[in-house]
Amino acid sequence: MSQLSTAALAQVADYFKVLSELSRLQVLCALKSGSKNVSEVMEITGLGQANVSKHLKILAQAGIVLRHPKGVSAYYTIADPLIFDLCELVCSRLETRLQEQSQQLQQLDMLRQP
Amino acid sequence: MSQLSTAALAQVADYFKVLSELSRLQVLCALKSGSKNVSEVMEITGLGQANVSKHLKILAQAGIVLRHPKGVSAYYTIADPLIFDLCELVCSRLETRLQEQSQQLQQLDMLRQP
DNA sequence: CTATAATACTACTATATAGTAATATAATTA
DNA sequence: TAATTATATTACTATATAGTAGTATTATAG
Repeated sequence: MSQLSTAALAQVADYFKVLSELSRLQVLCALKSGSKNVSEVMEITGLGQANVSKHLKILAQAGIVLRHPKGVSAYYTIADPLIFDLCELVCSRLETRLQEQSQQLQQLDMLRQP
Repeated sequence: MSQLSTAALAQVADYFKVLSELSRLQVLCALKSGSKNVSEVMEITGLGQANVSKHLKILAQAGIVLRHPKGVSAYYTIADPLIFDLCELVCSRLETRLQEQSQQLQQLDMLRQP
């Protein structure tokens, strides 16, 4: 990573920025089980129409989802399953950290009653 | 990922948010080769002192770096090498995407002179 | 062609935060 | 103790963007 140029690093940062919003992760979760149109994503996530459209556009521009119009509606599909690997990595890391913190609290507790 | 609760998903989003800033990735790059103090990170990255301190604090709170004071200065170390794996994954994905776009442009070019 | 339904876009507000200057804090040295 | 050095904190400005209401666009049905 240290050999990455500033420009490349900026692109990596931008990619993470796309994934750094709860609503967008919820949209991605909604798409995980398969292609969905905007209305379906709205139902699943509870987000507003304009908001879902905007987030899907951002995800499409980042190459994370693909848009394929069908009739009057627009279906979106996960184009980049990598994101789920990323999320799982982060998730397991967060779990590990919580366990460590929990153990530290236990050790502090032990010290109170020697 | 679809089975993740909203709360867990929010934590994942927060983790990505920490990594979604160019300056913070630069700070992490500076630390990749080993423990550094704030002044050293300032020199390597060219960022201001208050700014570096702030970013390091954010990284420490996220459990990505560790702080260990030594005398009058504070040294920081990568605590979570996972971030470099994440960055490499994203980076290779971005490269793949650029190649695809390049190929599409070439195909368009072919069509101009049949 | 008109009406309807689904999606996209525009303009706006509210909020979060990166960067910075000034200051505070803490450790070392004279 | 006073001066110095390194880091942290505070207060502020500027900028980016999430969410939303209203509107525009596009495709289908009648």
